[in-house]
Order: sequence, then structure tokens, then C-alpha cells
Amino acid sequence: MRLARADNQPPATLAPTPESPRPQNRSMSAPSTAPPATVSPLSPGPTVAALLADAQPGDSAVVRGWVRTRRDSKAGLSFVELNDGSCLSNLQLVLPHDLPDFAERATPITTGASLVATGEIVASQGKNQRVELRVSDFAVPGGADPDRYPLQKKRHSFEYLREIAHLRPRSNTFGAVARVRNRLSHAIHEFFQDRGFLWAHTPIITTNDCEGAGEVFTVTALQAAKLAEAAAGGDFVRDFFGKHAGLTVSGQLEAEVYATSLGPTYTFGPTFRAENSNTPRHLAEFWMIEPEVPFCDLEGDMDLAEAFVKTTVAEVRARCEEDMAFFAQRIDKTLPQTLDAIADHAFVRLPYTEAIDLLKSSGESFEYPVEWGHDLQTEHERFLTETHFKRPVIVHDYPVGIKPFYMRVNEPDEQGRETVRAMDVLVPRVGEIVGGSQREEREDVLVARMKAQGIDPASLWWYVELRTYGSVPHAGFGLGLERLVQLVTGMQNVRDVIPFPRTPGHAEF
RNA sequence: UCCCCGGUAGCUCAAUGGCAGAGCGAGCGGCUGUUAACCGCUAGGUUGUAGGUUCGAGUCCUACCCGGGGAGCCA
Repeated sequence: MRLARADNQPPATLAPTPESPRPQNRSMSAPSTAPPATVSPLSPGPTVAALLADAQPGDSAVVRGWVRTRRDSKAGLSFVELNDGSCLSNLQLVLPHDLPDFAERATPITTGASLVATGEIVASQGKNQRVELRVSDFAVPGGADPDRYPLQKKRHSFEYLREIAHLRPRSNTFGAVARVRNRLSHAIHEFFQDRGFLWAHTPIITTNDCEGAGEVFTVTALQAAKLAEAAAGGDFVRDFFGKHAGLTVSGQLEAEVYATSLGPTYTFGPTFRAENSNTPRHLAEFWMIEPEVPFCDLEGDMDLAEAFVKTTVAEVRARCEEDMAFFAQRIDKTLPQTLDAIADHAFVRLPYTEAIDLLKSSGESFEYPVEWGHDLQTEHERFLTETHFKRPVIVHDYPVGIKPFYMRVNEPDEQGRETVRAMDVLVPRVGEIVGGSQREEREDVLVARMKAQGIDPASLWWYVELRTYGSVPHAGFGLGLERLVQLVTGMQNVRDVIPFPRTPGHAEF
């Protein structure tokens, strides 16, 4: 009889015990001794991660999560692996078949079902876990019809999982990616905050359409007919902002404003590019980190980028050990050595001009010719970072002709070739992970370059005025969060390191 | 946007122009302190869509849709 079991272990959590009445207990068909389906987020009790790490036999516990797999034993036991997202591992629950009405109540316990269970932690008799939960009562808030539940207890392709983006975080890989991405984001803020950087919230909607950073998504309040009219005439005076507006492609220009007032600054937020890019490295919506530092030159900028990558990668390796071991074992066997190479060596710093000489004398046959003045092709970058140096490479001081107006112009070299203080950090497998530069702080040079690139200085008058009043040397870079996640996890497709990827034709979820 | 490859059961994939299959998953049964469980049985298909060639098309041709990879653009 169920009530006779009420003297079983109360939960070790601060949550209400099963015995205490809880009017907001909404667990469907939960018997009175079953643990409530809701719990205060301020005192939720130990997670599966905490129980697996610290729980001792004899402890009482309540767990809430989702069933990964169930195995029935004719010895009168059912084994249920429960995952609550707190870690990669599942907690094994042991359900004795002599629990009241067991057969009927346990029917909905299938892969994908939600489950709350209370019981006692015991030392596991099995081999694969230190402890397990011997369940004294349970409830199933929501079942998952095994005939229809899309996640089976087997491996799925990433392509398939992308089509069920609302369920894929329940898989091992995507759970691990989500935890690593979260930890990485935390480490990024920590890195900058520890060094006195200010997080500047630069706008999502912008009217700068001249940054040269790709196609812009238009933001408008006009109805279709009016919009077509405005677009045809290039006249948006009647639109919401009185001029053409779009989603930001970069927060850099605004970050420069704050950096030249408040000191070292960084942005961390979503960025949008309306490029028709279809590659495993591009998204229409992605997250970008853009530090900007006053009184800083390109050398300081490169120092910052290198320290940033090394520190954040090391932090994730230290704090996400289980997930990182999973990536090394199941996703990319070479991941540890790739990350070791980042940790153990200084990044190679290679002037563009020397990179050209190196590529030319390498003996490699490239599909695209290597020539001073042309941008490095993907195959060139891969050769440098993956084949030749086998570690991150910072190529710097690129020809002026292939870089945007805001990069600081160098004195011409002895052959009269002009370069700018630009730098790209190239890493194995992912390619360009950082692009940055020292900014042009001389007003006359900046204005001349804007005109040369067909940009009306008046349209960015406020940006130019940073050079009119109290101009200082300054530098910064942009780093794609998703590419950093790819580097850390070994995931090959950028669409699998962001919860809901936006690419051409895809915004379902 | 360009180039290459692919689309067959819920998933992953086989099938010389000639009867559409396997593994896994699912259901049922057996066995078991199980753990990628194991053994047996069962169900499950308009072969991406629309045309065409052929006695006959999953297979060959055309167009389109979708997916993957490479390139460009970049982070």
C-alpha cells in the first residue's frame, strides 16, 4: 500500500518533501507520495552532476529529468537512465517492480519521457557507475510515444538532428556543445572583465551601410508596396528611422566610440550577414566578440588575441572535462593535440609579405596563384596553419588594396608596396578565427581612404570626429563565437554549435 | 551564387535496366543487477517531386525541390 511507504527517505534537498502539501504540484496522475513535478529554482536540490560527483550511499535524493533509456530485468527491477542536462552522464535509477501499481505506472517510462523520482542513493552493483538511485516513488509528467518520438536510443546523423532542432539538445553531442558554449561565453566575459574591459552594448539596428562587411538585412516598418517604392528610389525618409536601416554586421565602429572614452571595451552579441553563403563555416546570424583598445598598436592587439584564445580554451578544458573527453573520443580524435598546440606554443607571427614568400617557395602546387597583393586563399591559409606550422598563425600587415578603410596605413616598404596594420589569426581546421587591425587614427589619412573606397565621410561624420577630437592610436579585432566553439569541440559544421542556426532558407525554429 | 556528390522502411545504408533488402530503432515473447544488453517473432515502402526513354526504371535522360562537401564572401 502506497501510504505505508511514506516513511521512506525524505529528499535531501531543500525542496518540499513529498509529504508536504504543495498546491502547485501539477504532476499528472502523481500519487500523493510521488515527488512533485515542480521545485523552487532557488533551491532545486542536487543535479545529476552533483549526485554523481558527491552523493554518498544512504543519501536521499529527488531527481527530475528525461529518460534516455530503460532496461527491464526479470529479476524484478527496471533500470532507467535519467539525464537532466547538468552533465553528459546519466544517473541510473533502479525501480523495484514491487512498487505499488508498478507495471501500469511504469508503462510511460520510455525514451524521451520526463520523470521525477525520489529514493535513496546506493552504491551501484553494476560496473559503469559509482552510485545509483534506488527509487521509492516516481511520476511521469509527460510521456513520449515510442512509435513517434524522433530520438531513438541509437546514434543519429547531425544532418538528421538539424531537422529536429527542438529535440537535438537532448542528445549527448548537442548537450555537450550547449554546456561548452555556455562555459566559453562565461570565460569570455571573465577574460575581459578580469582585465578591466567594459562590455558595451552596441546596437543591433544600425544605419551604417558602408562598413564593407557584407550584405545587410534591411530593417523596415514600411508595408511591402511602400518598401518597394523606397528601395527603388533609394529614399527611406518615410521609413521608421528616416533613412535606410539594417541589422548590424559589426559593432566595431560603435565600440571605437566607447573605447576612446572609457578605455578598453568589448562587444559580445549577435551579428547578421545576408550573404548567400553555404558552407560549414558561415551563418546568417552569429555571435561576435569585438574588443577595442585605446592607446594600443597592432602588436598589443595580437598579444590580446593570442591571450584571449589561449585563456578561454584553457578555461573550457579545465571546467568541462567530461564534455571535452567526449569530444576527443567521439568527435575528433586529434582534438587534444590541436588544443595542446594552442596552449604550449606561441602563435606564429608572420608578415603577409613573408607569408607570400613562404608559400611561393613551399613547392606546393596551389590551385590559386600566390601573388603579392592578392588575398590569401583558403588553401593557402590551411597550408600555413595545418601543414607548415601545425599551430595557430597570425598573418599581419596585409596589402592596402584588399583591406577596409579603417585600418592604419603603414609607410611603403623599400619596393614602394603599401600595407595596412591588419592581422588574421588562422587556426587548424577552422581557418580564420580572428580578424583585426590597428585603426587609422589620423583624420586626413582616414578621410582620404574613405573617399578612395567610395564612402562619403559625411555619412560617418561621428566616426571621423573621433579623430578630430583627442584621437589616439587604437586597435581591436572581431572573433566569431561559433568558430571558437568549433575549435574547442572539434565540431565540423558551424550549424551544429549554435542552438538554432540561421542559413539561407532556414529559420524554422 | 558556382562546381561535385547524394535523396530507397522511423534512423543509417544495400540492391548488373528484370521479385525492394539488411542493420539499428519500434511492438510482442524469452532471458538477464541491466548498462551500445542478449535471443526469437512481427509490423513497417507511391524508392524526393513532375515528366520522359524502355516490353520492363530504385537504376537511364530532363527539370525542379531538399541535403552534404568544395569555392567565393567572411567571423
